[in-house]
Amino acid sequence: MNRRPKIKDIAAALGVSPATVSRALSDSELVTAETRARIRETAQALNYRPNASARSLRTARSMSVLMVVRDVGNPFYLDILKSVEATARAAGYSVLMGNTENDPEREIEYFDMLRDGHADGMILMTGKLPAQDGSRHKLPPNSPIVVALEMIEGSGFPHVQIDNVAAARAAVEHLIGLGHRRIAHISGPIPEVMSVLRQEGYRQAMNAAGLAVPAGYEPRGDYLLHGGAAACKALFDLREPPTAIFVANDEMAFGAIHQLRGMGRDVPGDVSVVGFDDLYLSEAFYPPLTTVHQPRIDIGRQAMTLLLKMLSGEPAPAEPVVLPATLRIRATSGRPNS
Amino acid sequence: MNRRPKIKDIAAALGVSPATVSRALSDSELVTAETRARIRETAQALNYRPNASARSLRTARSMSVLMVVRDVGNPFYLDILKSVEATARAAGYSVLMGNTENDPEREIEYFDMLRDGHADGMILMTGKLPAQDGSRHKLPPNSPIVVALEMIEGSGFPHVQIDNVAAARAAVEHLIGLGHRRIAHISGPIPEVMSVLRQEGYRQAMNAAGLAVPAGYEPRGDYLLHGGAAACKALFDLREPPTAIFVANDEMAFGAIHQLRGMGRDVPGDVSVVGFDDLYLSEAFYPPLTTVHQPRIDIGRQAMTLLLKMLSGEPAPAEPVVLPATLRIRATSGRPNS
DNA sequence: CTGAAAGCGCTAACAG
DNA sequence: CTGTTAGCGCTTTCAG
Repeated sequence: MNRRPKIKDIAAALGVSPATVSRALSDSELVTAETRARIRETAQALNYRPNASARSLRTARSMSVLMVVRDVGNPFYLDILKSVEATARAAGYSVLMGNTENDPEREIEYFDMLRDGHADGMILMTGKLPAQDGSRHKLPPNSPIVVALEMIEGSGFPHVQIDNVAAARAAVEHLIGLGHRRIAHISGPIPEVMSVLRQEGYRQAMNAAGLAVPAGYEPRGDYLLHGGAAACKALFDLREPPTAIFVANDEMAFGAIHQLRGMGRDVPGDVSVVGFDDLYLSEAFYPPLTTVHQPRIDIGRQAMTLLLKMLSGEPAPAEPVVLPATLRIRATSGRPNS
Repeated sequence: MNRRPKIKDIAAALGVSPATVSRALSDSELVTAETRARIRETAQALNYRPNASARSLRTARSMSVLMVVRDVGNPFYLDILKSVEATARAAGYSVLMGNTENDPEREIEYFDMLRDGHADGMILMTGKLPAQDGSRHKLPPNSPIVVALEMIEGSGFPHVQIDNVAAARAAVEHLIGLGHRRIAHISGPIPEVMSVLRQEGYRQAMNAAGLAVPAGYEPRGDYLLHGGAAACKALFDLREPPTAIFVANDEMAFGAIHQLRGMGRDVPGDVSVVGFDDLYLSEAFYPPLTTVHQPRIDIGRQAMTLLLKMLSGEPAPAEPVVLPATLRIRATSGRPNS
């Protein structure tokens, strides 16, 4: 015989029942330590592995979770993925990758994977729920979903996040503290919650310091390299360009610095730049980027830990888990030279 | 009733047999277009989704593939993951993430997921097979596994890769062409195949140009930022430091450039640096990094395409698929100044 | 402590 | 074209 062995084969080989084998393999106390050992041995000898689908069907759990992001290609998610995977693995779960690219179709597909038992739970980092058109695609009430990074207001799902407003405010306060008064903000795609929050932090800091936000000082970006460069260019086409820029993420900050260099402006000599995220390589960048550090490892771990709790029946916390984000002052921010 | 509807429910609601429903939902020609439509409708109305485990058990396919890497945290894999996911999705497959961190235990676990039907196939990018100790963990002969990026000689699995030797040689020839004669190489962890190949390319180019490789000119790195910096430092502790360095990957190249800057050496004024990989951000780096571009999107797509073919029963190609890697000359390489 | 039997939800022969 | 039947491999009552 050359097919994959099943429980029955082990049972037959030992003259016991399949039930006993099943119990022995899941370390049930109901089986003599001795028979358990014997069963283990032959299972090993036969190179046995329990069939995953059969087990899933029977137990109604897939032992997989789904991690859904807007763009798997974004390096921002790396550490989160890593810690989610590690935490999941430690609990016996596998991680399925979901990539929506803002496509509503796909968003629905990933939610469907939850309903059809492909995955037992989901960590959602896209900042949105699929359109709940009538009864279709309706999720069962207590779905094991954790929202991380982004937030979905009124969704009722537990959240793991940072305080974007406070972090942005701290970044701008740092620039103000250095003596800057003409501070611009390159934002994310504005209707999106996260972009709005970071902009809000910028405005709060400016307001609190009695500084004006001149027209054109809040160009909108797209969180991408090129968008940062373009927004930066727009700023320096203004009659009164800023002496400092708070950029809504590191990638755009890189683009902006690139652009400044191209225009012959020194960073931080002529213009200070502060980013947001503290990407891998932001420190190795030249000059090392001053930015807001997001505790990605923690975010991933906490989100997965929360999900695991929900999967084991614990109630989800009503309050969002808010992790500290801290400003990392490096070399792209300095005093204004005028 | 409030439980998830099953095929039986739809069948009952319409007074047809479960078999017909199953057929209709998989668009079988064996069902009248009309009944098919009716079935579709009620399925939708009932918000029906087929149970994934039941289907998997019956069809003996999980519709998932496993992508296994050494370190999910490495940005190098991003584009590959992205294109693997896209290609898989288009064919109806989901992607499970595997992260070994060079842990033999984990390597085995991921292989086991193949055997237990958790995944139907695997894209392996770790450069090694788990130890085949006797009969245990032995894979069935024609396992649907594609090796990408790295190579596992004699494994018999199809490969998707670049020509590391030729690419490295081209990088070094570029430096030679610029007039450099004292060219060093910061290698990867040397017993590993990929590191050896890139070193081999370096040596071939040096040899062909009649250039010596002085003692200490091939410090070993670890593919990490810090390792690149350390190796670079070692080079400049030599009596005759190089005027150019070919570094086995971009991350170490960043580290090396960082180190050079710290030692007050200009890149490329004093020292030229060429990397390998063309990471996301290598172009945005300052100065933009001259490096070997790896066609990651293609690698991912081709690997997944190959895997899909194997999964549908086509024979695997005996010859490795070799994709072109091209040198991207940017701003970290220039003529020597002496 | 162990065995017999049922059934998770689906698909695929096989008959009609 | 449709229905009946069996069974994928496992776990879990329920009896003993």
